[in-house]
Amino acid sequence: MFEKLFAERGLSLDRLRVLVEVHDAGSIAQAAPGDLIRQSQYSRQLREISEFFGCEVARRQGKLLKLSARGARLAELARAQLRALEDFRSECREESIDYTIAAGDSLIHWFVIPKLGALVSEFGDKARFVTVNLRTNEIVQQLCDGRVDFGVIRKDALAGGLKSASLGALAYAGVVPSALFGGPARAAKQKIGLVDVLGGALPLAAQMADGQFTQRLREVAAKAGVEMRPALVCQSFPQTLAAVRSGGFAAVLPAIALRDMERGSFVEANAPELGKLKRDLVLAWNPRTEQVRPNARKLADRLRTALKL
Amino acid sequence: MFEKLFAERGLSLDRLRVLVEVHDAGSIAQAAPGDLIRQSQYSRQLREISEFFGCEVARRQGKLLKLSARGARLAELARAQLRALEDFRSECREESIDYTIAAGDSLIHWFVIPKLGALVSEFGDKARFVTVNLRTNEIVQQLCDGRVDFGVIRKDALAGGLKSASLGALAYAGVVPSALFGGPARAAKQKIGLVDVLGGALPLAAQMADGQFTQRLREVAAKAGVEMRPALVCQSFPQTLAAVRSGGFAAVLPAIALRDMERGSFVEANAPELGKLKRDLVLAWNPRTEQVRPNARKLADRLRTALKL
DNA sequence: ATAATATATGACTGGATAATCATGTTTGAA
DNA sequence: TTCAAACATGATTATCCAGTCATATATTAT
Repeated sequence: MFEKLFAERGLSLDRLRVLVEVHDAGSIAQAAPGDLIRQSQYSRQLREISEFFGCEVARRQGKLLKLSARGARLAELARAQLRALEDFRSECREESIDYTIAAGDSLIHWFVIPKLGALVSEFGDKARFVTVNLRTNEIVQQLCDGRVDFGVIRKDALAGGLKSASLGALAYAGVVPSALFGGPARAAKQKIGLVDVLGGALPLAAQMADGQFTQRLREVAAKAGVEMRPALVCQSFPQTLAAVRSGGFAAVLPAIALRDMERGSFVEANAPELGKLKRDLVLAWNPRTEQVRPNARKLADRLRTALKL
Repeated sequence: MFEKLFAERGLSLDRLRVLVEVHDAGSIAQAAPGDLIRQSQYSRQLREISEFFGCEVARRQGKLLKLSARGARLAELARAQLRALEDFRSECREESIDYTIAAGDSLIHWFVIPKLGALVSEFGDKARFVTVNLRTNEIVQQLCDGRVDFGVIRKDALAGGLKSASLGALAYAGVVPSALFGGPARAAKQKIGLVDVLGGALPLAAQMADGQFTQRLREVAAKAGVEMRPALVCQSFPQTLAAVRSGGFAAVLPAIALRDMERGSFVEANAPELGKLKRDLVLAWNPRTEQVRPNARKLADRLRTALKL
């Protein structure tokens, strides 16, 4: 058995690993930045793999070496195999197995991490969780090729071939710090609307890293008859929250972020217009992960209930 | 990625291969019969694998070294991985991929091989078929651990975890050569029953390698009030058929075997009692095979229709 | 054209693993 | 107890593969 595979030399676990690394990085140079030695090694090993399999695993695209379709498929196969071996070893040594959960910054912050506590105790030493901040399209990409195990993404970003479970809708809220509004006393009495938050009367902090969100928020503002002119542009919602906490800025934040703020320190706007920003979230994973990694199916089950909004 | 896996030495594709070989053979000595050199090598490599994974992959059971439960699991994992790599290579080189179909001797003979012709043309150079004669319990075992891809077995022998598709029932028929009965003329006119075949008036050839079948046939004979006294004991139905063809023996054969005989050269008994011997057949395969081998799902689909009785 | 970046290759070294042989140990049976 | 079969291990060699460095080639931007 496997005579053909071993009759010829040219295959090794190291070389398969190199293929995976190059696939992830996108090219040799990115896989080993600044390291001429490893670059030459990678180049050679990819050629040796190509010779062994009898087909072009990679092709030059301009300056860069990109994996061919076949090469990418082999890389995914190799990744699954190496991961299965690594998992098996962890199991044998009773070490914990790392599962990777990818999501946008704010979801990781207010959504994933707070709810992971319960799971950690349930899986004990068997599983460990690694969170990674990625943009939606990167999450989908990395779920498909097996780099991450689970992702929390918008339902409309789901790609074919991924399994998913609905987690509910993510809502947004407009908030103004009590200090900025006239102190807790007034804040308790008076109601505010979206125009008070976005209208420009108060300094606004806005997360503008997510183009799609920013676009939608602008549309909502336009419909309300105001133009959004942020006094502070932030890279993420956690940063935006920090701005609000400082007392100096109003902002639109994910509703779940409000739990982090002291009651009475802010006023939430009565802004049904923000309903347009609502997005359905799903937990997504690659069905292959269930085949390759132990407990992945069970973990998916637990995650879908634990993360439900 | 995979730092843990490559930080330590001790893992190699060769060693995984050895694990698979030993798993299949059952022990080191059986894996390398008479070859002291390979035996010592296998022993060492199994130890190295154990060290790498940090758990006992094999344990001595009496004189022989048997894989532990973990070792067997790793062997199955390794087999699937090596096979996937081999298949990938075959695909790259546009070589055909071998699929193994296991069944009992007579099923291979009259059931699988005759119907495989149509499939061969459909899959062209992509797939090749390898048939293997095995006993039912071996088929189930080897389907489970991935040594064979497909099996044709009795429905009642199915093991958990295997997928299956019903192929219909295998019936048996009692036959007497015309020569033995009194020539074609008489054969055409007169009807015979089970007692004529089994009763002892005519020399009987009986397949007795399959204990379960023999037992049932004895019961049927007893119910008909006769005792079966074969004049010739055969190892398989194809052999039994040869006996009938010689003109010297009556026999009970699978109904499908009659196609191989010239019309008029024999008389088929009118023996509804043989209905008791009917057995439902299924095509069985391991769902993992669908994941690991390309086209396996499609092939299963084609096989289930092509093999249907 | 030229420089900068990325990849490819030749030549050599070092390290890991496989192959070999001799010999030692465990185990079941005579 | 003794023998034989099966496995284990120590020591050595051969092979393959990874690592290293120098240098060549390809590609893009200027």
